[in-house]
Amino acid sequence: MAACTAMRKRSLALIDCNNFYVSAERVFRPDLEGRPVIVLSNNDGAVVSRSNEAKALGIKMGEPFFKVRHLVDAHNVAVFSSNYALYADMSNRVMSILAAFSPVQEVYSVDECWLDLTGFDDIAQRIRTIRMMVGRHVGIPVCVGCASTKTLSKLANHVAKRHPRSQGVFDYNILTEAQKANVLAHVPVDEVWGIGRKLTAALTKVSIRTALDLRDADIAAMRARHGVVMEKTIRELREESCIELEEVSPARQQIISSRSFGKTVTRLEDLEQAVAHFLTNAASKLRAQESVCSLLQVFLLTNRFRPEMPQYCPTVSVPLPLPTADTQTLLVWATKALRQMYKPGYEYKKAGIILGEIHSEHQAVQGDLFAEPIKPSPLMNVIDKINARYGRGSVRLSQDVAGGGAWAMRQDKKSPQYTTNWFEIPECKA
DNA sequence: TCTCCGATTAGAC
DNA sequence: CTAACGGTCTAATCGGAGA
Repeated sequence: MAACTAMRKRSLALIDCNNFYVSAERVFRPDLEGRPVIVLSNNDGAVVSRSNEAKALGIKMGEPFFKVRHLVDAHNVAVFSSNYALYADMSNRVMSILAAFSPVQEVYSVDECWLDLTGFDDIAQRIRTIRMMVGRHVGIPVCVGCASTKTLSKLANHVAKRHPRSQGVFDYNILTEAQKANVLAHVPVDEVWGIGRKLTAALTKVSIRTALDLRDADIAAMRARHGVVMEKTIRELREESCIELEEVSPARQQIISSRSFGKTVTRLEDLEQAVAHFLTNAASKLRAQESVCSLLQVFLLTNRFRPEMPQYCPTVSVPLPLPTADTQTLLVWATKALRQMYKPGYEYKKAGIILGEIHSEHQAVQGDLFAEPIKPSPLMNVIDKINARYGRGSVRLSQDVAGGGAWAMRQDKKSPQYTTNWFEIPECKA
């Protein structure tokens, strides 16, 4: 009970964009309505978003593109590379419209957010209006699920998506006990938030197949076997609130920047450029959250999908003498680490860096009460300001080569950045 | 035996 | 033509090292 605070019943609405990346592309390509559409991951490697028509063709989430190529060709599927600038901008538009419907909002991911609607007396109307307003002003279809806990509002959203009769909205709170049981009995346990592949397999073994089975399982036994997350999930299915809204996203404890290369890389020089690029991204994120880090890790990977090739996946950890967020300082260490682990003769497929032991720049160095707070470097300050004003990458360190050089990722099918770059709008091309 | 810490696992999107 | 399989993030848990 300590973990869970009993509260008066709340109304939490989970708003989730339907097939978000595909829907964002369709906003600018209305001709694709009704046609199967998919969006690919970095390097055009795997399918990460599918229209309903594409799902109906049997194209699965996360499948490598080359494995669905035959379906794409046979059914005239429209294919896009990921266009993150576009999706981020569309996401901001959706979130700011949603913010008008409640003073309490948690933006959970690029395509989902919670609104606390507790206390509003017109919930049924309100969630229909939310759906309509986002559709009208941004053109992205969303579904709304409402319930008293996060886990149940996720589930309610699933019901709203799945059942055409619901017209895209579903309020679990207004159901009778019998109706709730009926709804839960029709939701497979793997659709419950927090239940992934491994837990589904374990639960199936003990005949827990639906959300209702899970809700009514023995808490003590389930906690003993599967841990506290499982306990919270079960309690949340019972309408005991265990997972609170987080209106302000906590500072990252770790910042990773890494990427698979478009083609394998062997030269140290190219790896150095890639690492400089990753470090630039990561350090600017670190400064944006007003933090410094005391640990830097650099890693290299060969292609694990080619076991017949020689494999080499080294990592070097560098504990930093002073916490910092300065790109140049970090780059000196990263380059040193890279040279230390680099071996010629391997086909490297991926590299990356991790910034760890992150703390606020406003706090003195741990263990040294008299240390000065870490001042952000004036040069970094200027670079961040210019890049904020004129766009990411406007000013770069010389090591961070424009366009990505030898290791650039494949993105053959990217749509224009309609909303953030005039020069990519077809009518504005020179 | 206990505690700490890094590595691994599982999940989300 | 071939070969082709994503990127971050957190929390919990595991297992070895050292006290």
